[in-house]
Parts: sequence; C-alpha cells; structure tokens
Amino acid sequence: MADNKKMVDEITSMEEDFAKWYTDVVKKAELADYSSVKGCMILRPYGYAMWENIQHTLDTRFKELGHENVAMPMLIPESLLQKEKDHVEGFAPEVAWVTYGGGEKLEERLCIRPTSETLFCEHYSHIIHSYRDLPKLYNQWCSVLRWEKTTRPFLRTMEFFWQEGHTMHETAAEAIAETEQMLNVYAEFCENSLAIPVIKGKKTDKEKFAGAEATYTIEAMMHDGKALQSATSHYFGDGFARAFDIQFTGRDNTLQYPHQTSWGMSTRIIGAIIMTHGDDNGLVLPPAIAPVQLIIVPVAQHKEGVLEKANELRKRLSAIARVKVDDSDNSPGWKFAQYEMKGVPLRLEIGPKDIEKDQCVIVRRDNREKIFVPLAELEAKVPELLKAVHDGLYAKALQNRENRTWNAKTMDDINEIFAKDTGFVKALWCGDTACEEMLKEKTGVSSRCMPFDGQGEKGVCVCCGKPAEKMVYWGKAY
RNA sequence: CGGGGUGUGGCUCAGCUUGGUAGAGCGCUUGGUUCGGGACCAAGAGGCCGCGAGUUCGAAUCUCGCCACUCCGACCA
Repeated sequence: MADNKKMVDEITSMEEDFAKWYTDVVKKAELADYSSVKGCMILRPYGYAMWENIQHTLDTRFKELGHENVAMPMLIPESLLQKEKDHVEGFAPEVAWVTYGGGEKLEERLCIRPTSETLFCEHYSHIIHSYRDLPKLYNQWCSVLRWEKTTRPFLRTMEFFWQEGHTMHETAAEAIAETEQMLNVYAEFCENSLAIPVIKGKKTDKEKFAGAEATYTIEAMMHDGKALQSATSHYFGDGFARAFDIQFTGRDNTLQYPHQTSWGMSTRIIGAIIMTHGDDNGLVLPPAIAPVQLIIVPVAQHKEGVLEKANELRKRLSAIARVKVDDSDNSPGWKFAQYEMKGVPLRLEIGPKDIEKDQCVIVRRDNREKIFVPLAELEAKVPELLKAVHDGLYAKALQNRENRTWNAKTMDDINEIFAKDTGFVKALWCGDTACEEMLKEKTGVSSRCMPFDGQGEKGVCVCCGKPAEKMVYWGKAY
C-alpha cells in the first residue's frame, strides 16, 4: 500500500512554512520564474501548458454556449475609463499610464487595461442599434495589468492572463440568467476538470466589482484553510450602457438600454490548483489539465529491449492519454522524484523484470499506491486510474473544506475558532456594511460570499445582534 | 504603504564581527563504471560579491543612499 514518506527534500514542508512551500513548488515544478519586471512573472513551458489546457477546456465550453472570441486594444484612453464613476474609482489606484509615444508627450494619456468593460462598451455603442443585434456574446483571452503592491506568482501578479467575457442582452432577466450560467460553467470546470470543490454565492456590496449591480463568485478553500476567489461573474444592469450611451430600438419601437454581464477566470486558478492538491513532495495535478498525464520511466534502460518496450507503450497509450517517456540518462530514482515534484498523475515503470512477466508498475501520484498491471490491460486500466486520481483529489479537497467549516453565533465564537485553525465560518449577517467592517477589524475575517445553498435560516447578526437572515461564509483570503 | 528578513558562480549558502587579490556543496561539461526511490570515480569550465557613492594605501567585509526578492500587516471586485 501507499506510504507517505517525504521523498523530495528540496521543497520546504507545508507544515513548516506554507508560503515558502508554495514558492518552492512553483520553482521546482518549473511552472513560472521571476522576471526583471517587478511583479511580473514568466510562465514557463510546463506552467503555460497547464494554462493552454485550461484555456482549451473553457473555450470549448464558451463556444458551445454561443460565445465568440474577439481581441480588444490593450490601451484605454483616459476619457473612456472615466465614463463610469464607480468603475474608475475602483480601478484608478491600480492602473499604469502611457504618457509618451514616439518621443512625444501624448495629448491624452492611455491606461494599460486593468479590465476591458469600457472598451467593450464603447464598441457596443457602435454596433448595437436594434433588439435584432442582441444578444452580443463576446469573450477575449488576453492579459491585463494592475499595479499591485504585493505580488506572488499566480496568486497576485501585476500582469496576469485571463479571459473576460462581456455580454449584452435585451432584458435584465436574460442578463441575469447569463451571469448565473457562466458562474455554473466555472463551478463545473473547477469540480470536473480541476477537482476543486467550490462554493457558489453572491458577494456583499463591499466586496462586489466596481460598477457592478451584483457580483457572483466561486470560493475555494486552500490546503491551509484560506479562501481563494476562483472566478467571478458580474451583472451590471444597464449602468454602463447609460454611461456609454448604448441604446437599441426594442420590439415595441422604443429606445432601450441593454443589460450587461462580464465574467472571468485567470491564471490565478493555477495557484488554486497548487494550493488545493499539492503536498510535501510538490505539485499534484488533476489529470484533466496535466500537461503530462502519464510518465514512463524505463528502468535499466541500457539493457536490451527496455527502451524499445517503453516507446512501444508510449505509442499505444498516446491514443488515450498525454504520455511521455523519459529516456534521459538520469537514474530512475532521480526521475521518480522529478515527476513527483511536477505532479504527473501517473508514473509507469518498465524494466527487465516486468518485461519478463509481461507487466508494468503504475504508481498514483495522489496516494503513491503501486499497482502491477499486465501490459495487455493497459488501455483499460490507465483511464480508470486517471479517473481514480481525479476522484481522490476531489474527495481529499472536499474533506479538508468540511473539516474546516464551522458555524458561529458571535464574534467571540469566530475569534475562538481562528485562534485554533483557519477555515470558513458560516454566520448570519444583518446586511449592514458597518458590521462587515467591524468583523474584519475585530476578527480579521472578510466576507467570502452569501452562498446560494444554505440560505433561509433566521436569527441574529453575528456582529450587532439585530435580526439577520443572510447566511455568509467568512474567512481569510488570498 | 508600514514592520521584519535576504541579496556572493546556474542553485543553496559560508566568508563580513577583527578590511589584505573569492570558497564549499549541488548543478553544468568530458570520459568511465552504474541503473526497481534523488548513483560513483576522475578531470574541467564558470563570479563587475544587487547597484551607486563615501572612508581607506587597499572594501564582499566599515558608512550612507538606492534597487530587487521575500514574509507579516494595510490595500486589493
């Protein structure tokens, strides 16, 4: 059976220092590197391959639902950014400005996009005239820039890669349905492809997006009990449409404002994958997005027939999984450690002893279980094991979240809980932002979301003691 | 932005207190022996000691300034 001994000693253990463990994993798994630009990272091939798999899965789903990809400029004129008041107030502190071009000072400075609502809106004002032009279901894959004060690879970088969907609809109901639909797309992606359980809910007014009427979120719990907002979906009402003068002639021949949404997921999700599934030996990847799903390690590869057999297996298995052979002259032990650090879900060992018996050894990354598999059964066994790894990861992550979710009635309860551990606290809230701020000050937790599931209970506010009926997840967040 | 820590071959660090021509391990290159959990032997390459001033006959070492990374806060939809 599996043993959980630490086999890789170049990575700080989680127990000892979770933050250091995280950066060790990012570096040792060769996901990203620091660049000469403060706060900006280099996505290395292995990390970028993960992002490509994420992109491909999401993009396919977006298109199934009727969305089209576009590319907007990366620069936004100041006048455009200024049009929606709440939006500019929210983002102004963290934008970078281009003030010179071609050696001359620009008449109007341009900001490097921190998000593209304003660009989409301006474009929409040109192309939406009739209800027949709706809905507009656009998405773009790009990078954005936000001048962050504190950065960490993937979790918070100044430039980050993401997709941003921007849609316009004839009615509020249709836009709200879109907002919910896309939140569900993200939640299903997290659970089915990334093996990360998430809580779907609505943000409080304090935490919602600048300019949005409502912000929906999926929140995941990391291995250390802290929360990570994994994706968001916003309903804008017609606020931007009014600010940007986007109007269409409706079915009743009156001028109307369309209703808008936006939704996004970023490379930050890679940070969530690392911190949800990783262990003391490094990264552990969910099979669906792992760049390599099965690594073949030949043992005693100089011996007659070993490499040939390894390559033959690669050819056979390539039809059903992403497979590689490591035929470098490093020792097998080195390779075992290497691919564990990189989180490859399955390792296949093939050596002279196996070839004699027409079998191989497969080791699961998530629990280190060693299984002898007859070569004839590989095509059946590999998909089964990949699914088992996915299910194992999901169950473990869910278990962690359940173990660390508590109920609280008072702020003292919350302080008591967080004195012992970190996690999610469910508590009723009256809806007053002052209470939310007080809670942050006295207990250090912020509201993560008002979950869709689990509302309906009535009681008193965890802060002020007045009647309350909003159930809120509270926690410490990345 | 406030508080702490760290910057020396690619990586991890020693050397700094007490100034005197730069070290180790790992990695890399070459050759040989190995190969079922990070192999071994031998030879070799590789460093404006983060940057800039200052003190000094002389600075990795002392002084001042700056920058970067990092941790904890604040801030961040």
